[in-house]
Amino acid sequence: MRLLLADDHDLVRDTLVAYVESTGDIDVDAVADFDQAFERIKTGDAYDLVLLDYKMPKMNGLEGLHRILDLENAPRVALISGDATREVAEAALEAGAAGFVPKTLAAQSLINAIRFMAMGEQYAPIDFMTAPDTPPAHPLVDKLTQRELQVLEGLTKGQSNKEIARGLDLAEPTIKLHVKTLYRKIDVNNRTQAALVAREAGLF
Amino acid sequence: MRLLLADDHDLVRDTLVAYVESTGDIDVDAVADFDQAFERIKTGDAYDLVLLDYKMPKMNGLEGLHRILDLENAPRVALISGDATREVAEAALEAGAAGFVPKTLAAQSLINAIRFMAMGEQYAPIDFMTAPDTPPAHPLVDKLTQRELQVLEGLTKGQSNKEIARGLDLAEPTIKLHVKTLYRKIDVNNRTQAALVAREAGLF
DNA sequence: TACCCGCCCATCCGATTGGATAGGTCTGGC
DNA sequence: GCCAGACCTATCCAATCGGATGGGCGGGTA
Repeated sequence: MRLLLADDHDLVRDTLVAYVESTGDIDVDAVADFDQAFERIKTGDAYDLVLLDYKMPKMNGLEGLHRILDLENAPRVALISGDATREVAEAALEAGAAGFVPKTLAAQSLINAIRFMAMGEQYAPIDFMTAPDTPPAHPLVDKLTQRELQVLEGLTKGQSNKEIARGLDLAEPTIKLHVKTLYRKIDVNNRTQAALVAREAGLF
Repeated sequence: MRLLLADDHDLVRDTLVAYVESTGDIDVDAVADFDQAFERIKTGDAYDLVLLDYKMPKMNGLEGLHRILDLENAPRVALISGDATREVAEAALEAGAAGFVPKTLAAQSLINAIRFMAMGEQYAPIDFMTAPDTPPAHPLVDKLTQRELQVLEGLTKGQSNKEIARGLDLAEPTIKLHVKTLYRKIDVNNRTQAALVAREAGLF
Protein backbone atom coordinates (compact mmCIF):
# COMPACT_ATOMS: atom_id res chain seq x y z
CA MET A 1 0.00 0.00 0.00
CA ARG A 2 1.29 3.41 -0.96
CA LEU A 3 0.76 6.57 1.04
CA LEU A 4 1.72 10.17 0.29
CA LEU A 5 2.16 12.47 3.26
CA ALA A 6 2.44 16.24 2.90
CA ASP A 7 3.32 18.26 5.98
CA ASP A 8 5.63 21.22 6.34
CA HIS A 9 6.76 20.32 9.83
CA ASP A 10 9.79 18.17 9.22
CA LEU A 11 9.68 16.77 12.69
CA VAL A 12 6.10 15.66 12.42
CA ARG A 13 6.65 14.32 8.95
CA ASP A 14 9.78 12.36 9.70
CA THR A 15 8.45 10.70 12.79
CA LEU A 16 5.12 10.00 11.19
CA VAL A 17 6.81 8.33 8.26
CA ALA A 18 8.97 6.25 10.54
CA TYR A 19 6.00 5.19 12.60
CA VAL A 20 3.74 4.31 9.71
CA GLU A 21 6.43 2.43 7.85
CA SER A 22 7.24 0.44 10.96
CA THR A 23 3.86 -1.22 10.61
CA GLY A 24 5.27 -3.13 7.68
CA ASP A 25 3.03 -3.02 4.68
CA ILE A 26 2.68 0.71 4.09
CA ASP A 27 5.09 2.59 1.84
CA VAL A 28 5.20 6.28 2.58
CA ASP A 29 6.33 9.14 0.37
CA ALA A 30 6.64 12.42 2.16
CA VAL A 31 6.83 16.00 0.91
CA ALA A 32 6.93 19.37 2.60
CA ASP A 33 4.41 21.48 0.73
CA PHE A 34 1.38 21.29 -1.48
CA ASP A 35 3.11 21.90 -4.78
CA GLN A 36 5.41 18.93 -4.29
CA ALA A 37 2.46 16.78 -3.33
CA PHE A 38 0.53 17.90 -6.39
CA GLU A 39 3.48 17.10 -8.65
CA ARG A 40 3.93 13.63 -7.18
CA ILE A 41 0.28 12.84 -7.64
CA LYS A 42 0.20 13.99 -11.23
CA THR A 43 3.41 12.32 -12.38
CA GLY A 44 4.19 9.51 -10.00
CA ASP A 45 2.66 6.14 -9.37
CA ALA A 46 -0.83 5.93 -7.99
CA TYR A 47 -1.24 6.38 -4.26
CA ASP A 48 -3.77 4.49 -2.22
CA LEU A 49 -4.14 7.52 -0.02
CA VAL A 50 -2.84 11.08 0.26
CA LEU A 51 -2.60 12.86 3.60
CA LEU A 52 -2.50 16.65 3.33
CA ASP A 53 -1.70 18.96 6.20
CA TYR A 54 -4.43 21.54 6.27
CA LYS A 55 -1.99 24.32 7.02
CA MET A 56 1.09 24.18 4.88
CA PRO A 57 2.70 26.27 2.16
CA LYS A 58 0.70 26.58 -1.07
CA MET A 59 -2.22 24.67 0.38
CA ASN A 60 -4.57 27.66 0.60
CA GLY A 61 -7.06 26.10 2.93
CA LEU A 62 -9.34 23.74 1.08
CA GLU A 63 -8.24 24.97 -2.34
CA GLY A 64 -5.42 22.44 -2.50
CA LEU A 65 -7.83 19.64 -1.67
CA HIS A 66 -10.14 20.69 -4.47
CA ARG A 67 -7.32 20.94 -6.97
CA ILE A 68 -6.33 17.35 -6.32
CA LEU A 69 -9.88 16.03 -6.33
CA ASP A 70 -10.44 17.74 -9.68
CA LEU A 71 -7.65 15.72 -11.28
CA GLU A 72 -8.56 12.99 -13.76
CA ASN A 73 -7.36 10.03 -11.77
CA ALA A 74 -7.73 11.69 -8.43
CA PRO A 75 -6.45 9.59 -5.55
CA ARG A 76 -8.24 9.37 -2.24
CA VAL A 77 -7.27 12.41 -0.20
CA ALA A 78 -7.57 13.03 3.52
CA LEU A 79 -6.77 16.12 5.55
CA ILE A 80 -4.63 16.10 8.63
CA SER A 81 -4.52 19.06 10.96
CA GLY A 82 -3.58 20.11 14.42
CA ASP A 83 -6.09 22.86 14.89
CA ALA A 84 -8.67 22.91 12.12
CA THR A 85 -12.25 23.38 13.21
CA ARG A 86 -15.08 20.96 12.83
CA GLU A 87 -16.46 23.22 10.11
CA VAL A 88 -13.36 22.74 8.03
CA ALA A 89 -13.53 19.00 8.51
CA GLU A 90 -17.14 18.94 7.44
CA ALA A 91 -16.44 21.07 4.41
CA ALA A 92 -13.59 18.77 3.42
CA LEU A 93 -15.68 15.63 3.74
CA GLU A 94 -18.46 17.37 1.86
CA ALA A 95 -16.04 18.17 -0.93
CA GLY A 96 -15.16 14.50 -1.25
CA ALA A 97 -12.18 14.09 1.05
CA ALA A 98 -11.51 10.53 2.16
CA GLY A 99 -11.30 11.68 5.71
CA PHE A 100 -10.14 14.09 8.33
CA VAL A 101 -7.42 13.28 10.81
CA PRO A 102 -6.79 15.57 13.79
CA LYS A 103 -3.29 15.42 15.15
CA THR A 104 -4.73 14.66 18.54
CA LEU A 105 -5.42 11.17 17.28
CA ALA A 106 -3.48 8.31 18.80
CA ALA A 107 -0.79 6.96 16.48
CA GLN A 108 -2.27 3.47 16.28
CA SER A 109 -5.64 4.99 15.46
CA LEU A 110 -4.05 6.79 12.58
CA ILE A 111 -2.83 3.49 11.16
CA ASN A 112 -6.32 2.09 11.44
CA ALA A 113 -7.78 5.19 9.85
CA ILE A 114 -5.31 5.02 6.99
CA ARG A 115 -6.25 1.43 6.19
CA PHE A 116 -9.91 2.29 6.55
CA MET A 117 -9.69 5.21 4.16
CA ALA A 118 -7.53 3.33 1.68
CA MET A 119 -10.32 0.76 1.50
CA GLY A 120 -12.62 3.47 0.18
CA GLU A 121 -14.37 4.43 3.38
CA GLN A 122 -14.73 7.93 4.72
CA TYR A 123 -13.16 8.50 8.10
CA ALA A 124 -13.53 11.15 10.77
CA PRO A 125 -13.19 10.78 14.52
CA ILE A 126 -16.63 10.76 16.04
CA ASP A 127 -15.80 12.77 19.13
CA PHE A 128 -14.31 15.45 16.96
CA MET A 129 -17.29 15.66 14.66
CA THR A 130 -19.82 15.75 17.43
CA ALA A 131 -17.99 18.47 19.28
CA PRO A 132 -20.06 21.51 20.26
CA ASP A 133 -20.92 23.62 17.24
CA THR A 134 -17.71 25.48 17.97
CA PRO A 135 -18.09 28.19 20.60
CA PRO A 136 -21.71 29.03 19.66
CA ALA A 137 -20.15 30.28 16.44
CA HIS A 138 -20.29 33.65 18.17
CA PRO A 139 -23.91 34.25 18.89
CA LEU A 140 -23.67 37.71 17.50
CA VAL A 141 -22.52 36.90 14.05
CA ASP A 142 -25.35 34.85 12.68
CA LYS A 143 -27.79 37.42 13.97
CA LEU A 144 -26.48 39.82 11.38
CA THR A 145 -27.79 39.98 7.86
CA GLN A 146 -25.58 39.69 4.81
CA ARG A 147 -25.39 43.42 4.36
CA GLU A 148 -24.67 44.06 7.98
CA LEU A 149 -21.77 41.65 7.83
CA GLN A 150 -20.37 43.44 4.81
CA VAL A 151 -20.67 46.73 6.64
CA LEU A 152 -19.08 45.23 9.73
CA GLU A 153 -16.19 44.07 7.60
CA GLY A 154 -15.72 47.66 6.51
CA LEU A 155 -15.68 48.74 10.13
CA THR A 156 -12.95 46.24 10.92
CA LYS A 157 -10.85 47.94 8.28
CA GLY A 158 -11.32 51.29 9.95
CA GLN A 159 -13.28 52.62 7.00
CA SER A 160 -15.64 55.58 7.26
CA ASN A 161 -19.29 55.23 6.35
CA LYS A 162 -18.55 57.01 3.10
CA GLU A 163 -15.79 54.59 2.17
CA ILE A 164 -17.93 51.59 2.98
CA ALA A 165 -20.70 53.06 0.86
CA ARG A 166 -18.34 53.44 -2.06
CA GLY A 167 -17.09 49.90 -1.65
CA LEU A 168 -20.57 48.42 -1.64
CA ASP A 169 -21.90 50.89 -4.18
CA LEU A 170 -24.60 52.15 -1.85
CA ALA A 171 -25.66 55.54 -0.52
CA GLU A 172 -24.07 56.69 2.69
CA PRO A 173 -27.35 56.97 4.65
CA THR A 174 -27.91 53.30 3.99
CA ILE A 175 -24.59 52.43 5.54
CA LYS A 176 -25.44 54.53 8.54
CA LEU A 177 -28.63 52.59 8.97
CA HIS A 178 -26.87 49.23 8.80
CA VAL A 179 -24.24 50.47 11.18
CA LYS A 180 -26.83 51.54 13.68
CA THR A 181 -28.89 48.35 13.62
CA LEU A 182 -25.69 46.38 13.76
CA TYR A 183 -24.64 48.19 16.92
CA ARG A 184 -27.86 47.19 18.59
CA LYS A 185 -27.49 43.57 17.58
CA ILE A 186 -23.99 43.14 18.91
CA ASP A 187 -24.57 45.53 21.79
CA VAL A 188 -21.93 48.23 21.29
CA ASN A 189 -22.01 52.01 21.11
CA ASN A 190 -19.47 52.93 18.49
CA ARG A 191 -17.59 51.65 15.47
CA THR A 192 -14.38 50.96 17.28
CA GLN A 193 -16.08 48.61 19.71
CA ALA A 194 -17.88 46.97 16.83
CA ALA A 195 -14.61 46.41 15.00
CA LEU A 196 -13.00 44.95 18.11
CA VAL A 197 -15.91 42.63 18.78
CA ALA A 198 -15.75 41.42 15.20
CA ARG A 199 -12.03 40.78 15.46
CA GLU A 200 -12.49 39.08 18.79
CA ALA A 201 -15.03 36.81 17.16
CA GLY A 202 -12.44 35.87 14.59
CA LEU A 203 -14.34 37.47 11.75
CA PHE A 204 -12.54 38.75 8.70
CA MET B 1 19.22 9.23 29.30
CA ARG B 2 15.71 10.15 30.36
CA LEU B 3 13.44 12.51 28.46
CA LEU B 4 9.97 13.83 29.32
CA LEU B 5 7.81 14.92 26.42
CA ALA B 6 4.60 16.90 26.91
CA ASP B 7 2.41 17.49 23.87
CA ASP B 8 -1.35 17.37 23.58
CA HIS B 9 -1.30 16.04 20.04
CA ASP B 10 -1.36 12.29 20.52
CA LEU B 11 -0.22 11.67 17.01
CA VAL B 12 2.79 13.90 17.29
CA ARG B 13 3.62 12.57 20.72
CA ASP B 14 3.34 8.90 19.84
CA THR B 15 5.41 9.10 16.72
CA LEU B 16 7.96 11.34 18.36
CA VAL B 17 8.35 8.91 21.21
CA ALA B 18 8.73 6.00 18.84
CA TYR B 19 11.31 7.85 16.80
CA VAL B 20 13.37 9.08 19.70
CA GLU B 21 13.35 5.71 21.44
CA SER B 22 14.42 4.01 18.24
CA THR B 23 17.77 5.76 18.62
CA GLY B 24 18.51 3.41 21.45
CA ASP B 25 19.80 5.18 24.50
CA ILE B 26 17.01 7.63 25.21
CA ASP B 27 14.10 6.70 27.46
CA VAL B 28 11.03 8.81 26.85
CA ASP B 29 8.10 9.50 29.15
CA ALA B 30 5.22 11.24 27.44
CA VAL B 31 2.24 13.16 28.80
CA ALA B 32 -0.58 15.12 27.21
CA ASP B 33 -0.76 18.33 29.19
CA PHE B 34 1.20 20.59 31.45
CA ASP B 35 -0.26 19.42 34.74
CA GLN B 36 0.78 15.85 34.12
CA ALA B 37 4.24 17.00 33.16
CA PHE B 38 4.51 19.11 36.28
CA GLU B 39 3.46 16.18 38.43
CA ARG B 40 5.98 13.83 36.87
CA ILE B 41 8.75 16.31 37.36
CA LYS B 42 7.95 16.91 41.01
CA THR B 43 7.44 13.32 42.02
CA GLY B 44 9.22 11.10 39.55
CA ASP B 45 12.83 10.38 38.83
CA ALA B 46 15.01 13.13 37.49
CA TYR B 47 14.86 13.84 33.81
CA ASP B 48 17.84 14.84 31.75
CA LEU B 49 15.57 16.99 29.66
CA VAL B 50 11.93 18.05 29.47
CA LEU B 51 10.29 19.00 26.18
CA LEU B 52 7.18 21.16 26.58
CA ASP B 53 4.79 21.95 23.79
CA TYR B 54 4.30 25.70 23.86
CA LYS B 55 0.63 25.38 23.15
CA MET B 56 -1.07 22.73 25.22
CA PRO B 57 -3.64 22.56 27.98
CA LYS B 58 -2.67 24.27 31.25
CA MET B 59 0.55 25.55 29.79
CA ASN B 60 -0.49 29.21 29.73
CA GLY B 61 2.22 30.40 27.39
CA LEU B 62 5.49 30.77 29.23
CA GLU B 63 3.92 30.48 32.65
CA GLY B 64 4.31 26.72 32.65
CA LEU B 65 7.96 27.05 31.78
CA HIS B 66 8.51 29.42 34.65
CA ARG B 67 6.71 27.20 37.10
CA ILE B 68 9.02 24.33 36.32
CA LEU B 69 12.16 26.43 36.34
CA ASP B 70 11.17 27.77 39.75
CA LEU B 71 11.19 24.28 41.25
CA GLU B 72 13.95 23.31 43.64
CA ASN B 73 15.60 20.69 41.52
CA ALA B 74 14.43 22.07 38.24
CA PRO B 75 15.34 19.90 35.28
CA ARG B 76 16.53 21.30 31.99
CA VAL B 77 13.47 22.39 30.05
CA ALA B 78 13.07 23.13 26.37
CA LEU B 79 10.09 24.37 24.42
CA ILE B 80 8.79 22.72 21.30
CA SER B 81 6.29 24.45 19.07
CA GLY B 82 4.81 24.44 15.64
CA ASP B 83 4.08 28.11 15.30
CA ALA B 84 5.57 30.13 18.12
CA THR B 85 7.29 33.34 17.15
CA ARG B 86 10.92 34.19 17.52
CA GLU B 87 9.96 36.53 20.37
CA VAL B 88 8.55 33.64 22.35
CA ALA B 89 11.66 31.60 21.72
CA GLU B 90 13.87 34.46 22.87
CA ALA B 91 11.78 35.03 25.96
CA ALA B 92 11.99 31.33 26.78
CA LEU B 93 15.75 31.20 26.40
CA GLU B 94 16.03 34.40 28.39
CA ALA B 95 13.99 32.81 31.16
CA GLY B 96 16.43 29.96 31.32
CA ALA B 97 14.99 27.37 28.97
CA ALA B 98 17.44 24.79 27.72
CA GLY B 99 16.34 25.41 24.20
CA PHE B 100 13.65 25.99 21.65
CA VAL B 101 12.67 23.39 19.09
CA PRO B 102 10.40 24.34 16.17
CA LYS B 103 8.45 21.45 14.74
CA THR B 104 9.86 22.30 11.36
CA LEU B 105 13.11 20.76 12.53
CA ALA B 106 14.25 17.54 10.88
CA ALA B 107 13.80 14.51 13.10
CA GLN B 108 17.49 13.66 13.20
CA SER B 109 18.26 17.26 14.12
CA LEU B 110 15.92 16.91 17.05
CA ILE B 111 17.87 13.93 18.33
CA ASN B 112 21.06 15.95 18.06
CA ALA B 113 19.42 18.90 19.77
CA ILE B 114 18.17 16.71 22.60
CA ARG B 115 21.63 15.33 23.30
CA PHE B 116 23.09 18.81 23.03
CA MET B 117 20.62 20.26 25.50
CA ALA B 118 20.93 17.33 27.88
CA MET B 119 24.62 18.06 28.03
CA GLY B 120 23.83 21.46 29.48
CA GLU B 121 24.04 23.57 26.36
CA GLN B 122 21.40 25.95 25.13
CA TYR B 123 19.95 25.14 21.76
CA ALA B 124 17.96 27.08 19.18
CA PRO B 125 18.01 26.72 15.40
CA ILE B 126 20.02 29.54 13.96
CA ASP B 127 17.82 30.16 10.94
CA PHE B 128 14.81 30.44 13.19
CA MET B 129 16.43 32.90 15.54
CA THR B 130 17.80 35.11 12.82
CA ALA B 131 14.48 35.31 11.06
CA PRO B 132 13.25 38.82 10.24
CA ASP B 133 12.48 40.75 13.39
CA THR B 134 8.92 39.53 12.89
CA PRO B 135 6.75 42.34 11.62
CA PRO B 136 9.42 44.91 12.56
CA ALA B 137 8.87 44.09 16.25
CA HIS B 138 6.13 46.71 16.21
CA PRO B 139 8.15 49.77 15.40
CA LEU B 140 5.18 51.88 16.30
CA VAL B 141 4.79 51.09 19.91
CA ASP B 142 8.01 52.27 21.43
CA LYS B 143 7.72 55.49 19.50
CA LEU B 144 4.79 56.47 21.66
CA THR B 145 5.14 58.32 24.92
CA GLN B 146 3.70 57.09 28.19
CA ARG B 147 0.62 59.24 27.91
CA GLU B 148 0.02 58.30 24.31
CA LEU B 149 0.10 54.65 25.25
CA GLN B 150 -2.44 55.25 27.97
CA VAL B 151 -4.65 57.05 25.50
CA LEU B 152 -4.16 54.29 22.95
CA GLU B 153 -5.26 51.80 25.56
CA GLY B 154 -8.46 53.76 25.92
CA LEU B 155 -8.96 53.61 22.18
CA THR B 156 -8.61 49.84 22.21
CA LYS B 157 -11.50 49.76 24.64
CA GLY B 158 -13.66 51.74 22.29
CA GLN B 159 -13.79 54.68 24.67
CA SER B 160 -14.59 58.22 23.59
CA ASN B 161 -12.15 61.05 24.19
CA LYS B 162 -14.31 62.20 27.03
CA GLU B 163 -14.24 58.82 28.71
CA ILE B 164 -10.49 58.55 28.32
CA ALA B 165 -10.16 62.02 29.80
CA ARG B 166 -12.19 60.98 32.82
CA GLY B 167 -10.15 57.86 33.25
CA LEU B 168 -6.85 59.71 33.21
CA ASP B 169 -8.22 62.73 35.03
CA LEU B 170 -7.29 65.09 32.23
CA ALA B 171 -9.17 67.62 30.12
CA GLU B 172 -10.72 66.38 26.93
CA PRO B 173 -8.72 68.71 24.64
CA THR B 174 -5.58 67.15 25.96
CA ILE B 175 -6.78 63.72 25.00
CA LYS B 176 -7.59 64.98 21.54
CA LEU B 177 -4.07 66.26 21.24
CA HIS B 178 -2.54 62.94 22.24
CA VAL B 179 -4.90 61.12 19.93
CA LYS B 180 -3.90 63.28 17.02
CA THR B 181 -0.15 62.99 17.51
CA LEU B 182 -0.58 59.29 18.13
CA TYR B 183 -2.33 58.89 14.79
CA ARG B 184 0.59 60.48 13.03
CA LYS B 185 3.09 58.25 14.75
CA ILE B 186 1.39 55.00 13.92
CA ASP B 187 0.17 56.27 10.58
CA VAL B 188 -3.61 55.90 10.79
CA ASN B 189 -6.54 58.24 10.22
CA ASN B 190 -9.08 57.34 12.85
CA ARG B 191 -9.51 55.72 16.23
CA THR B 192 -10.79 52.44 14.91
CA GLN B 193 -7.68 51.90 12.85
CA ALA B 194 -5.56 52.91 15.81
CA ALA B 195 -7.32 50.38 18.03
CA LEU B 196 -6.88 47.64 15.45
CA VAL B 197 -3.20 48.41 14.97
CA ALA B 198 -2.70 48.30 18.71
CA ARG B 199 -4.47 44.96 18.98
CA GLU B 200 -2.54 43.64 16.01
CA ALA B 201 0.64 44.64 17.79
CA GLY B 202 -0.47 42.59 20.76
CA LEU B 203 -0.85 45.58 23.01
CA PHE B 204 -3.28 45.53 25.88
C1' DT C 1 20.75 80.68 28.69
C1' DA C 2 18.35 78.96 24.76
C1' DC C 3 16.19 75.08 22.91
C1' DC C 4 13.65 70.78 22.51
C1' DC C 5 10.26 67.75 24.16
C1' DG C 6 6.75 65.76 26.87
C1' DC C 7 2.84 67.28 28.75
C1' DC C 8 -1.19 70.16 29.70
C1' DC C 9 -5.22 73.30 28.32
C1' DA C 10 -8.13 76.19 25.22
C1' DT C 11 -10.72 77.73 21.04
C1' DC C 12 -12.36 77.24 16.45
C1' DC C 13 -13.84 74.69 12.34
C1' DG C 14 -15.48 71.25 9.11
C1' DA C 15 -16.41 66.41 8.77
C1' DT C 16 -18.09 62.34 10.63
C1' DT C 17 -20.78 59.79 13.64
C1' DG C 18 -24.76 58.14 16.36
C1' DG C 19 -29.53 58.28 16.56
C1' DA C 20 -34.46 59.17 15.34
C1' DT C 21 -38.02 59.12 11.88
C1' DA C 22 -40.09 58.20 7.56
C1' DG C 23 -40.64 56.36 3.25
C1' DG C 24 -39.88 53.00 -0.49
C1' DT C 25 -39.15 47.99 -3.00
C1' DC C 26 -38.95 43.06 -2.99
C1' DT C 27 -39.19 38.34 -1.31
C1' DG C 28 -41.10 34.53 1.15
C1' DG C 29 -44.38 32.51 4.34
C1' DC C 30 -49.04 32.24 6.30
C1' DG D 1 -53.80 39.02 -0.11
C1' DC D 2 -51.42 40.27 4.05
C1' DC D 3 -47.49 40.54 6.82
C1' DA D 4 -42.71 40.27 8.24
C1' DG D 5 -38.19 41.10 7.25
C1' DA D 6 -34.19 42.32 4.44
C1' DC D 7 -32.82 46.02 1.97
C1' DC D 8 -32.41 50.77 0.10
C1' DT D 9 -32.78 56.02 0.53
C1' DA D 10 -33.63 60.45 2.66
C1' DT D 11 -33.67 64.35 6.11
C1' DC D 12 -32.72 66.38 10.56
C1' DC D 13 -30.10 67.02 14.81
C1' DA D 14 -26.84 66.73 18.56
C1' DA D 15 -22.57 64.83 19.76
C1' DT D 16 -18.18 63.47 18.68
C1' DC D 17 -14.12 63.42 16.03
C1' DG D 18 -10.07 64.98 13.35
C1' DG D 19 -7.27 68.74 12.65
C1' DA D 20 -5.13 73.35 13.09
C1' DT D 21 -3.35 77.11 16.13
C1' DG D 22 -1.76 79.17 20.12
C1' DG D 23 -0.10 79.33 24.77
C1' DG D 24 2.03 77.49 29.24
C1' DC D 25 4.85 74.54 32.27
C1' DG D 26 8.88 71.72 33.66
C1' DG D 27 13.03 68.85 32.76
C1' DG D 28 16.99 67.75 30.24
C1' DT D 29 20.69 69.18 27.13
C1' DA D 30 23.70 71.83 24.19
